[in-house]
Amino acid sequence: MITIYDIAEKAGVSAMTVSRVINNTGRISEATRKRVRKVMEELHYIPNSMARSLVLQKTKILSLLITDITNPFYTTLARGAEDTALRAGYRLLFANSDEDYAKEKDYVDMMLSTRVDGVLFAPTGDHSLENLLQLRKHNIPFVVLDREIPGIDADVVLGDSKEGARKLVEHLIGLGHRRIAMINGSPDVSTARLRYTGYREAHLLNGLTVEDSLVVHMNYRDFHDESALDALIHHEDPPTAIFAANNMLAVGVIQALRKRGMQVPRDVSVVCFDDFGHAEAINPFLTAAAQPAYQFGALGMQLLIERIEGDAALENRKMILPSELLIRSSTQAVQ
Amino acid sequence: MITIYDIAEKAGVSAMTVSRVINNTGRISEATRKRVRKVMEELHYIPNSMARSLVLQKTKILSLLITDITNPFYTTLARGAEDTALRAGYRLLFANSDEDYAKEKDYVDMMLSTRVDGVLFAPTGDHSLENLLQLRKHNIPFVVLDREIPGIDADVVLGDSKEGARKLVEHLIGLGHRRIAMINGSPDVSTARLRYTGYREAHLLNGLTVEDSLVVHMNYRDFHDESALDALIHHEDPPTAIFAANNMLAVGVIQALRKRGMQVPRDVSVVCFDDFGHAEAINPFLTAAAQPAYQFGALGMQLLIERIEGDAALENRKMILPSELLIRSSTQAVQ
DNA sequence: ATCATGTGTGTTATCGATAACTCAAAATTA
DNA sequence: TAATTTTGAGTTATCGATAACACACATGAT
Repeated sequence: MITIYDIAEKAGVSAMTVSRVINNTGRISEATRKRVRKVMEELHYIPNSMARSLVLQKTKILSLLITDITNPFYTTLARGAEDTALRAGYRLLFANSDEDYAKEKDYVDMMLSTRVDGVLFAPTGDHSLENLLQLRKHNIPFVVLDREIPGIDADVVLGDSKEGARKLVEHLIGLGHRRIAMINGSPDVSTARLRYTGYREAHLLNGLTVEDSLVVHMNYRDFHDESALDALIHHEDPPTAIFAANNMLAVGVIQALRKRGMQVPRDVSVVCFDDFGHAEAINPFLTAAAQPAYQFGALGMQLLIERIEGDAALENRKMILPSELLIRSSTQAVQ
Repeated sequence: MITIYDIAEKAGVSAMTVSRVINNTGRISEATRKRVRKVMEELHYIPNSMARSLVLQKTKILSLLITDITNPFYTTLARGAEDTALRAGYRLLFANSDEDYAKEKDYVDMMLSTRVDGVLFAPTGDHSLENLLQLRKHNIPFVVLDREIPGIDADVVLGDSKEGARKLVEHLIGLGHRRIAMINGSPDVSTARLRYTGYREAHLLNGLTVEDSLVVHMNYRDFHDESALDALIHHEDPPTAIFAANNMLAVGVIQALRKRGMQVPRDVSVVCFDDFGHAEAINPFLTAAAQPAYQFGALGMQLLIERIEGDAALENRKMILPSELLIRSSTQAVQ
């Protein structure tokens, strides 16, 4: 491996001079600068960022932790974060927790051991608090994404879950639905709580009562407990519509319904949070509250970089991004 | 930041002893081992992987370079690669080239400067040769993914593009289509060439002639040149079906068709390579040759790790994974 | 002519960890 | 009991880069 010492020797200067040429610091005569540059090219020198990080005490690496890399919401978000980080001269280390606290913890350990300069952190849930405190203990700046964590003061970028949920449920109510089930994420996740609140408000504002037997909780990542669906279907007064708290749950619900011979929207209408990107573009189907995923990433990354490079004593900021109601064909009026 | 020296001092031993405890090397008495462990926990010690990498000359970081992070094929592939890498004790650095050679080059420079132990490399096209040679020059092992690069000898994991294309086109022919257009990727990409070969073979095997005015090339990432579609539509003898060389192109084509008031499959049948994951599961639409994306990543990663840890003189391996024809509703018989 | 200032470069110590070597004390063997 | 081996450490050099300081020489001011 070529080091600055190899360059230095061949150019007949000291290693420090080479370092100065690389970093454009100190005073160097034009003649030696040129000579050093030439040798660097000849030997195809690439700086060793490990060595540099060790002495500079910063890595120029940021980390993006998301909870599901196969969810288009998060990959679009990742694009936003990536574009912003690269433009600002940082490298981006992706991490994917799969909604799994243990995996999240492992990734946090990696980040600590890699000494990343900052983390854009989409937590798996409230219990992520511990991982965030771990980052804070080691003085690693972070911005929380998508889900709010009680007990932590930090910059945070959120979607308007309550409002989005309210709009979705009011759309269903407007179509004549009166019995609307909700397949929610875990109550350990702030968005799940707020989406439930929105669901509830939509009912109350329209003179309907919320029936808790129609509300089911599960992991945001997949609809694994089909017995919950059976309970809804065989309810004495079954729902005519289902509000899935995110896109992955909608996928699971619709598949499970189909397995039971029920069609959407003929037998049940379905709405959900988050869009499906390209796929919905070609064959629009799911009525959804689409969040501005790219902006989530771009804005969060911008806040993070400001936090790292700017005044550390910056006040904490809380951004709430609106979602857009996209009415498509997974909903229809009650017959 | 807590270092082994802090631990050493507090435990009343030398730094070397701490290092030995951390790595389970050398001889340490049970008593001191326990004492050191205890201090490590008290101080919340996290090893500095930069320092370690510097002396060990390896980072335990692998890199996965994909060409489009918003394409479900690649994210599913990423999951396979991630699972395999983590299980083997490596960290994974994602990189996303956006089908852009310049971005790919930037990422390769990052990998070199990060001194990753190996790269799982989905190239943007034949010109990626230069970036691969750059890796090779610096002795970084890699496995090529999805697209073959003429001029480079390496482990490679590919899909069966020719066969998949043949099956798709024969499906169309079976439905009575005789004028089948192809929206292909760039001829600079091996899969595009092979998919064209498959398209051609399907024609020849069925007594049809290939008409080159029906074949259009563009970037795999998006269907940006809509004039090409206009030329097809206004062709004196227009196609009744379109074969899009990947899922992203299918998205673009179908959207552009809709803008022009044409419906799929009523006015034109559409088939493509690669699936859309979850989205297609809820609302099956695109007839596609689905590739085993997860396996691409898992298998590629396995080859890479074998290459890194095993016998360096291993012979190069070439794996070809079959695709599965999924007949859905974007195709119908000619009226 | 003398002193201060500026310019270009080199020397040494350091970041945090580990490899290679050393060595005293304890345990074993002859 | 003396010689040898084993055990459980410590010392020093090193990975590749940069910060802080040092310093020779040229230039300009007085």
